[in-house]
Amino acid sequence: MDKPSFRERVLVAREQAIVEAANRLLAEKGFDLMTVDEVAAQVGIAKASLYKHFSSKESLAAAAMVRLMDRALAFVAEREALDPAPAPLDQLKAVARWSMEVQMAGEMPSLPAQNSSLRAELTGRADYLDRLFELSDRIGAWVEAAQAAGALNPQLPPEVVLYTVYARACDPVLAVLRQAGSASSEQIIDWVLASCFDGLAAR
Amino acid sequence: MDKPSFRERVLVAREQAIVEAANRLLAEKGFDLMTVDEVAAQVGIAKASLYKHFSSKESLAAAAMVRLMDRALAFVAEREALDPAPAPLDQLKAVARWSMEVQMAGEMPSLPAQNSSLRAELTGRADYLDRLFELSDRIGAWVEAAQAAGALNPQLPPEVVLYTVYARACDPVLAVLRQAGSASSEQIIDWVLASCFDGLAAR
DNA sequence: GTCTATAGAAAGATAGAC
DNA sequence: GTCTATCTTTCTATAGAC
Repeated sequence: MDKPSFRERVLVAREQAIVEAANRLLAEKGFDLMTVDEVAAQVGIAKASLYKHFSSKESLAAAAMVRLMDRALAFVAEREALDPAPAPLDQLKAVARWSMEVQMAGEMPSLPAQNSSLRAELTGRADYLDRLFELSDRIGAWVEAAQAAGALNPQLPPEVVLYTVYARACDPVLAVLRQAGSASSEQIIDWVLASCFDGLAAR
Repeated sequence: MDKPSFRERVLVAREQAIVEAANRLLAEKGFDLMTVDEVAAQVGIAKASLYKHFSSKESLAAAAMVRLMDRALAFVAEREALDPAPAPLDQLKAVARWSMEVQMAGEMPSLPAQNSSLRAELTGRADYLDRLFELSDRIGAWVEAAQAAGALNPQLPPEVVLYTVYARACDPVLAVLRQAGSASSEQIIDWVLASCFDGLAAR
């Protein structure tokens, strides 16, 4: 590992700025409505310069997803390092809460599941898939542990629990409640978290 | 009310065919990726002819939403007419199940919440808003009744319950589980319904 | 690598004949 | 009202100078 030169560090910093701008715009407008012009404008460079760093709009979105996975993996690692270790069910609640906080902060990129060119890019990128699989492994371990401890609804298979936790990241209820305007972001997240883990029905 | 002429009935039937095609394509690809050309092609008419019926892509999507609201109101009316009347909580479960069935059947139009021209069209159309408010009133009445009966999680305000039920219509967990391929649509819906009302945590 | 300028393609919307 | 043909705009992507 050579020490990176000044030039290289500037380059990396610029790429980070591009990805962060893309991430914000993906959260705000979604993939289809985000334009590469806007991203370049936010970074303060020309569109042609952006295309020297990322070969397509899809690869730019994929880079934003890789960054999101890295943030998620870092959060999970933090939680795994806690001593004493929290109960697995609490770990699941924590990661669900974290993803909702990211969404509420306007930092959760929203990609249409239907867009095939985007799907092709994501499923063809090992850096993204590796992170996604590792994240699923780690959260999946919490699911199994919680199930073994009898803390999870025994009706539900592990994948259902995993995907339901993932889905909090794009839960539209957050935005609707915020637009209604009668509660704080924290209160809204508490409500959605309670409905997710405790259910709508009385206990 | 004059009896509609043959010509008029043909016209109405054609508009229905257009809206149904748009509805399917909205479900399949979403608003941004659906093209007016495709809709026209599916109906078997020229794009210019479609624009004689609907003044814009947005108004076409709005017509699909009005149709969806009518279907939902019809379902709710059916459930209200049952004798003996089901428990309010079961009514809520029934409408959540219905909306998931519509999604699984590929008939749930998916509109991006972020698109402002589309939002402007929807919030400017009394025919859509009237139906949405009426639907919310009726389902809201079930929520209140269920709450009064002590059947709902007392932590949650009524709007949270209402929006959480609505959100099942676009729950991405359904599509992910179906793509995983290991369960029937009916089984998947049962799981998601259980996680929604009973929660992920054990009782 | 960054810029300006532009090519190329897609899609919403319309003109005008019938 | 329906068609073919076209306009217009928007956006992705690239060419070519520096």
